[in-house]
Amino acid sequence: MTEELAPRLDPGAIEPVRYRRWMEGGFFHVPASTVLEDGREPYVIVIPPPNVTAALHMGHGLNNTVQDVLIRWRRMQGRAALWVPGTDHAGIATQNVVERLLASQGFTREDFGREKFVAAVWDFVDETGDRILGQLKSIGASCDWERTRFTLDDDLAKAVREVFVTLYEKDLLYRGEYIINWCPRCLTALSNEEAEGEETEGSLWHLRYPLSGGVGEIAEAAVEAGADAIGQLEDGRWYLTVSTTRPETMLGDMGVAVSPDDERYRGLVGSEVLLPLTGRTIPIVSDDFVDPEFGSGMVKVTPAHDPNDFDIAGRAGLPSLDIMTPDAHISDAAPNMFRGMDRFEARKAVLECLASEGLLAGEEEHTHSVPHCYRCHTIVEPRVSEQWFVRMKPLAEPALAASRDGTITFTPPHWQRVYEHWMENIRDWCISRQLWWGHRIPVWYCSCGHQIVSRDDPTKCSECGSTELEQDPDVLDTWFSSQLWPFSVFGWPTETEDMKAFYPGHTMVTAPEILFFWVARMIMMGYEFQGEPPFTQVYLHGTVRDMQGRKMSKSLGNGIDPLEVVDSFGADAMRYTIISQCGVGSDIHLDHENIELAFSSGRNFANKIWNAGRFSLMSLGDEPVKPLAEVDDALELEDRWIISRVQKATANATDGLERFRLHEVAEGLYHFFWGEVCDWYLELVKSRLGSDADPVSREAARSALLVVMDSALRLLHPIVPFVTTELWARLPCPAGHERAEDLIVAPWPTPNEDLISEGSEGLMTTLQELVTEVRRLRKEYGVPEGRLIGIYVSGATDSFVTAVKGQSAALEQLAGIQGIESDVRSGVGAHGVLSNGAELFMPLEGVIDLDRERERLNEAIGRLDGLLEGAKNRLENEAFVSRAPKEVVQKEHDKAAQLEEQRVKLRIKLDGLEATGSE
RNA sequence: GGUCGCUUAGCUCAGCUGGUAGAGCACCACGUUCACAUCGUGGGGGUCGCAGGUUCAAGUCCUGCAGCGACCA
Repeated sequence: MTEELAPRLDPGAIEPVRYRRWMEGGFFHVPASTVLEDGREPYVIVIPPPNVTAALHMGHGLNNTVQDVLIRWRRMQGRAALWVPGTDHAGIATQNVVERLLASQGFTREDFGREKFVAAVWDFVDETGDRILGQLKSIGASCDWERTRFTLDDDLAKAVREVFVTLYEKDLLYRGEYIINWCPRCLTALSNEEAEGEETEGSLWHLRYPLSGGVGEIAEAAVEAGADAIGQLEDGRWYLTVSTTRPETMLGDMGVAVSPDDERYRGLVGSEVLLPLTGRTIPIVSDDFVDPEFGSGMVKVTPAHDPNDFDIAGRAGLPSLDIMTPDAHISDAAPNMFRGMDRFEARKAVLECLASEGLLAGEEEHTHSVPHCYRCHTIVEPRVSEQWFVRMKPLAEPALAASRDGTITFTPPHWQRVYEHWMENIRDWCISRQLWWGHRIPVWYCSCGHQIVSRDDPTKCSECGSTELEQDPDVLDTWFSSQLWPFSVFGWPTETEDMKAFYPGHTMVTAPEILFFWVARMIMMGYEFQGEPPFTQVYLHGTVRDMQGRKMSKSLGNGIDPLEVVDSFGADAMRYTIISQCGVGSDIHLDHENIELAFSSGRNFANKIWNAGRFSLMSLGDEPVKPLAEVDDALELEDRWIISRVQKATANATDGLERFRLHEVAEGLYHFFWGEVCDWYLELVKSRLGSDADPVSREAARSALLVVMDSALRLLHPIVPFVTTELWARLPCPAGHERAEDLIVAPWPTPNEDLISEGSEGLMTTLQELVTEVRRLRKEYGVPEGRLIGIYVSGATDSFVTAVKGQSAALEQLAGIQGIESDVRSGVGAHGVLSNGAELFMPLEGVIDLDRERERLNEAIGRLDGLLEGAKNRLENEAFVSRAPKEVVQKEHDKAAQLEEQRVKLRIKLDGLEATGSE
């Protein structure tokens, strides 16, 4: 305890050691028996599993610091606080990474074949998969590492199978041919959520399709009815106009649709159009989907390449024609001259051909949303394809109700509406992916045509007995397995003790980006398979951005490496900095060009804690410290004040944590610790802690100081765990008290109403005001820092004057005051009136500038006048007096009286000065 | 196009249920008496986007406008 502590906090020297001790102490591990046998109330968070290929970035830093703060706080509250860590196999992303690796060696996955390729991915994942979890340790994440899971673990694969088969059996999962989002680079289907729309400045082209012969009269009638999209080509043929942003798809057009309500085109329905460039003839149909107001009111129908057209074709009985290959080149289904062209080449070629035939009516700028693959950013091609889908509507019902009835809450609350809107408009989910890395779809096809959906791999066909079975080659969307994470990590579908103890969990901490991908689906699966939601609090934090507001990213090079921050300034510094900016609903801005500046508040604060702790430890020394109750009689004003403040800081911190107002917690504790404990309390008790101080007062001060530091370190621990633990471990324990093994499991403080002392707080506030006023006056008149001066305090309550006199030693240190008299004194000097009415006089002969002093007092009176006028105006306003609540009016009266008193006293002082005249 | 959010000190943002504005950083001045210069003390700096309205009272509630952003189509 007496060992020397370095005057500067050295995080590198303490953090890894502390983390190792927590691990060795088993503080992170929560066995099911803690809940089931010991009866501890659980608190469970499952980590949003980072991608196995990921390395820690600031987004993870934020996400996991938040979770750790919550977990550490609940653990200290005595809950069985379990934080389950793990990683996600991230199908497309991981496969892409490994494919790129192979490509650099000149191979494709086809060169390897499925089995060898998957083995290669496993090798890669075995090597790098846990890297990010290891990195989380360096920021202090107190996960139960014994429970680390991976979404492809055998146990979790069992859960996936169980869910797939059950959903199939309940007819909530089906296979069918529909339009899906296809990534031509990843060569797989994507869900709607995985195709990210991006505003793009493109073109809208208007194409002319000649009408078949014999419709001249109808066409003419249409033109007369106002159909300006109908016209005559130079050769006399009639044409209609359709518009498109993707002209190449016209090669797959199977019809043209108009609204059934559109009078202009009514006559044309049923007639035919000669589809240019293809020699095909396609019909004109009517469909409600078509908006007569939009464009020409005529829509080309490409069933194989557009979701709306697919639906129209279904209703109109049009066949579909897929004119593209999987890698988005024009297929053999299209005319010869376009075959093999890339879709964008084909776009140009089609336009050129149409133009040369006089069939291109024009092009206009058109900003529209173009879907991109969320993994590789290639433009997604809507394409008809046979895939597996989950029927979402029935699953969404309980998940929607849970939000509406408040079972599940969102922070910030506006996400509730976003969630509900998505749930209300939910569409079926395409879950099959044409990848090799992932959970293989548990469906087998027999040559007899039978399809087997099974929990166990079948050996023969249940229909014909054949052993010639082929498993579906596709794997499942990664999110299909991550949506089971809140229970698959506990061993479900096996009935485990863990399931009994830890499901349902409590809080989900994540980013809004994956609200639909993941959070919503976890909730649906929770209801469907457990009858209960996986958590009831959804806390969505912001995004980490640079100073220009850009999202941090590798490609922009504006990222900050959390490990670098930890190495340079410590995890505590990073954690505090992040949490103190973590306002509900707001993003976090960090300067990547000046990391030292960006994290200075955290670094400085951690160092401040360190030094306050260092001072306290030195002051407390090795002698035993008495419990507070034993020294009660000897407690001084500052002791009672700070202990009262501790109660309020405790209440505020707890309340803030409960409401996820983390930045308020961080900033509140910062203020409490730095602005009250360090700036005032430590300064005030200093004089009582020395070896020459009065022994009784010293004992009381030591007891109070210990209580303050002990509470403060506990309160600060969730945010800055390392420095607090390091200090707390050295803090003595009051005689007769039981000591927790480590701060990490020390009980979270609870406010004690009996220790709140409004009287002490009021006195202290005025004492602080006195000190500040004296300091200000000293600066104002340039009194040298070291020069001690006497002051006269009068005209206030006796208790205040007594309190001031009782603080003589502290006041000497704080404001260079030596000698406090309670006489009324005036003359050459500086004057002040405190808000409680106490008059202050500082004789400053030889230093004071009387003109300046008069000016200063005039300014002060002017300020008071302004405030008084406001107050008086309000009090003279009958409407205010009669309609405002009584307390408000009374408060205004008190304020006015107080201001008036101060003003009168200052006026008298000023008049005195006027009488003195110039020097 | 629809929905939602934001606009407060040079910068990043607090200000939750209305009672005349706060923090951190930055800036200026002074200061190394031993917890801390990653510090201390003092100081300057805002007609709370604009225009209306409700109210005794509006940064705080309502409407419109402008700018920015997010999500969904």
